[in-house]
Amino acid sequence: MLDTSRELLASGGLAALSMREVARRAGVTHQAPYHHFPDKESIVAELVTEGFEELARRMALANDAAAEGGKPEVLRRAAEAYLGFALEHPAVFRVMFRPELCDAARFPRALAAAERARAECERLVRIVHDGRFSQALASMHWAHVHGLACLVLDGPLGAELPTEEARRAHLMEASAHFVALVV
Amino acid sequence: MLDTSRELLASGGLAALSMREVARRAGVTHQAPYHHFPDKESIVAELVTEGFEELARRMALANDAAAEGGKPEVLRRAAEAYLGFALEHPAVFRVMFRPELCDAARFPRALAAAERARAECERLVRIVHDGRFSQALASMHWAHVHGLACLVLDGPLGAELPTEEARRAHLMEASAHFVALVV
DNA sequence: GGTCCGTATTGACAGTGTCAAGTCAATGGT
DNA sequence: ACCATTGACTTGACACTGTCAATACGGACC
Repeated sequence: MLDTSRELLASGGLAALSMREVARRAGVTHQAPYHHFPDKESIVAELVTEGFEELARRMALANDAAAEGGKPEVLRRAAEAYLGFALEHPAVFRVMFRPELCDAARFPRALAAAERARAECERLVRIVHDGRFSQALASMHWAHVHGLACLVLDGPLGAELPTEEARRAHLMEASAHFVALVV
Repeated sequence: MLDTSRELLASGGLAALSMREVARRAGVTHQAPYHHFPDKESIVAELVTEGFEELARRMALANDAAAEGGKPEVLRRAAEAYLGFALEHPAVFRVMFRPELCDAARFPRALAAAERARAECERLVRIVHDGRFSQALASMHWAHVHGLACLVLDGPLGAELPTEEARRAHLMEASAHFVALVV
C-alpha cells in the first residue's frame, strides 16, 4: 500500500496520490485503506518519515568518510548523498519539505527522523570546521545542498538538464565550487 | 480578485485558494470568476508571474549597488533582496517554485519573468567573479539564497525562529559566512 | 457454540474544479 | 430607433475528492 502510494506520488505528484486511487489499485473499495491508515495525512507522514530516515542514513555514511578521506572528501560525499537522494526520489523529497502536509505534533516519528538528518548536518559542520559549530554555519551548509536540489528539481535548472546524468554532473560541479571555497 | 487570491494563499496555502472561495468573498456565484480567468491555474500563474517580476526587480536593485559598494556589498544586498522577498511573501514564493502548478508552455509570461530573475543572478555572478561566468557558479550562488529561504520557510529553521526579525537575522548571519568565503 | 475483532463493503455528505445553458444590461452599427 | 453582439453573471449539473456511518463477513479465542 505504501509502495502504491509512492508510485502515485512519483508519477503525478501529490495531486495523483489519492486514497481512492490507492484502493482502486489494490482492487478494493474506496474505504478499505482507512482500516490501515486513519487518513491521507498519515500515509504522507509515513512516506516523509521513511524519506528522512533514508536521507539521514546516507548523510551518516558520508560523514563516516572523515577518517579516510579528510574534509574535502566529506563535503563531496555529503553533497553526493543529499543530491543523490533528491535526484533518485524527487517526489518524496519535495513532500518532505512541505510541513503543512504532515503535522509535526501528530507525527513525532517524522519529526524525529528529520532531526536525525539535521544532526548529521551538524556533525558535518564540526568535522569540516575543526569542532567549531554555529547554527548559522550549519544553515549555510544545509542551504547549499538543499538549494541545489530544489533548483534542479523545480527550478530553472530542471528544464534544461533533461537526463539524470546531466543533472548529477551539473550539481556536483556547482558543489565543487562551494567545497573549494570552504576548505 | 487577484488580491483576494493572494490573501487566501497567504492565509492557508494553496489548499485555501479555491475558485469558489474567491467568488464567495467577491459576493458572486461560484462561476463568476471563470469570466475573468479561464481556470484556477491561470490565477496561480498570474500570482507567480507577478512574484517573479517583483523578485527580479529587487535583485536588479541589489546588483545596481555594485558601483558604490563593491563586491561584498552586492552579495549582501542580493541576499537581502532574495531573502526579504521570501520572508515577506512566503506563500507566493513557495508557489513560484512548484512548476507543476503553472505550465510554462501555457503561461510564457511567467517563464519570462522567471528568466528575468535568473538573468539578474547571472549579472551578479559576473560582477562578483570579475566577468567570469559559468552555469555551475550561477547555480552555486542561487542555491545559497534559495536554500536558505526554503529552510527557513519550510525546513527545521522555521519552527524555532518564530519572529520574522529572528529569521531575517539568522539568514543574514548564515549568508555573511558565505559572502566571506566568496570574496 | 458464541463472542469479538480485524477487514471489507455500501452508502452517504460536503467540498472542489469545471462544463453547459440561460439571463440581463450595456454597447455599437445600420 | 432597432437589433445584434458582447461581457458579466447565474443556475444547474457532473465527476472527483476525503471522510463519516452503518453493515457484513470470517477467523481467533474462551
